[in-house]
Amino acid sequence: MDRRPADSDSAAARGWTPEELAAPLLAWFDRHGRTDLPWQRPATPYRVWVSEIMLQQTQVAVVIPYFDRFMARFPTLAELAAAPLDEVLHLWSGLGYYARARNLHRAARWLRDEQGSAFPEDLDLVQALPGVGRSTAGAILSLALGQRHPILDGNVKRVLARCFAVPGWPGRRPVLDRLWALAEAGTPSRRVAAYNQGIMDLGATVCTRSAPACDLCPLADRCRARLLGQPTTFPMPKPRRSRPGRSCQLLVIRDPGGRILLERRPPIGLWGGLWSLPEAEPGVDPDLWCRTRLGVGIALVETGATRYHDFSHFRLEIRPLLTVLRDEPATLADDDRYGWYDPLDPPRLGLAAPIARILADWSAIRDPAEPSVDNERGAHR
DNA sequence: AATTCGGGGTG
DNA sequence: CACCCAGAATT
Repeated sequence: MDRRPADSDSAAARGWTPEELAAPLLAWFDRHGRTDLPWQRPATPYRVWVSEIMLQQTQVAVVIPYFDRFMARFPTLAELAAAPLDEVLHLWSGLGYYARARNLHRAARWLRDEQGSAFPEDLDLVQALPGVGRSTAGAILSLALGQRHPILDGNVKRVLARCFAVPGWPGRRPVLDRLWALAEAGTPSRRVAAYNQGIMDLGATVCTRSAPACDLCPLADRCRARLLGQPTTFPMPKPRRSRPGRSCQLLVIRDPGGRILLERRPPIGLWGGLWSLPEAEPGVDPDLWCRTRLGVGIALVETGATRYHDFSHFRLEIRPLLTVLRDEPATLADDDRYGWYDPLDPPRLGLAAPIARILADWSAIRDPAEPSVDNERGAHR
């Protein structure tokens, strides 16, 4: 009666083998793939490297303006290596995962000192760079030099997990190993750059997390997740957990000139290497804390509106305290750790997003002795 | 093997 | 608001 051709049914039932993905993916890429991304013109190892680091856990649309500013300032590996870390972090401010910027800078200096600023072309050497794992190393060498290496970013994981109906959460080792095996088997020996870019583009534009456009997908007719009728149930999401809360007091300490005291955070950990405001544990008296830690006395002017900043694993409650120096002159010996932020001449350094917001809000008040009437400024954004 | 980074986009 | 995004380092 109304039966479809037998070979079509059996092909669908058989699904894809990994080796069969390349042909339809490459044909799709030639028509719909992205070829005008900033790091694709030209796709040198240095530029692809920087882009891949920026793109780790960060969406393409967010990265593009950061990448353009970064390349305008650091067009070559040598110029990146010669720059001070603070300036690299400055161009990274707002992008998050600041360890990426510190690793990038450290790797640039290592490449300058040990490799004459020549980017390595061996997978193991690239993967040995700080901040570069297996997927990023494969992406650099395949996209820039056409070497045959698989990649496994979030897009590729999603496409493969759906295509082959891989059960489980990719954060678990057996699941991840299976996805890597599929990625390896699917990577062709010819046109590797187009294949890797194509499977990422497919995941980004067609095989999306929610509401995938299966009717536009070149793999849809034999996609196991789709044949099961549940394309969005793959890959399995991360098991969720409740987020604990933390609290801190951030001190906005102003000198008579209206400058605000900054403190550099330790190089590792939260907001590592970025400049922040002096932080006192909740409940600690700010004046006593300053006398003990900084050797200066302060006077509280007013309490700012409580702010909240969400991280993936906890929520931070920030209580800003606007204070002024009680004594002068302020002799802060350790000027490597402390610095003054002049709102009229902002220094170029790395600031975490909530810190930048607080500085922007409180900088607007010119005279600390006469705070603005609306002391709730910036509380609602 | 499980946790830890961060800010923004999105439904 | 909750989840996710061109992952890697750390413990």
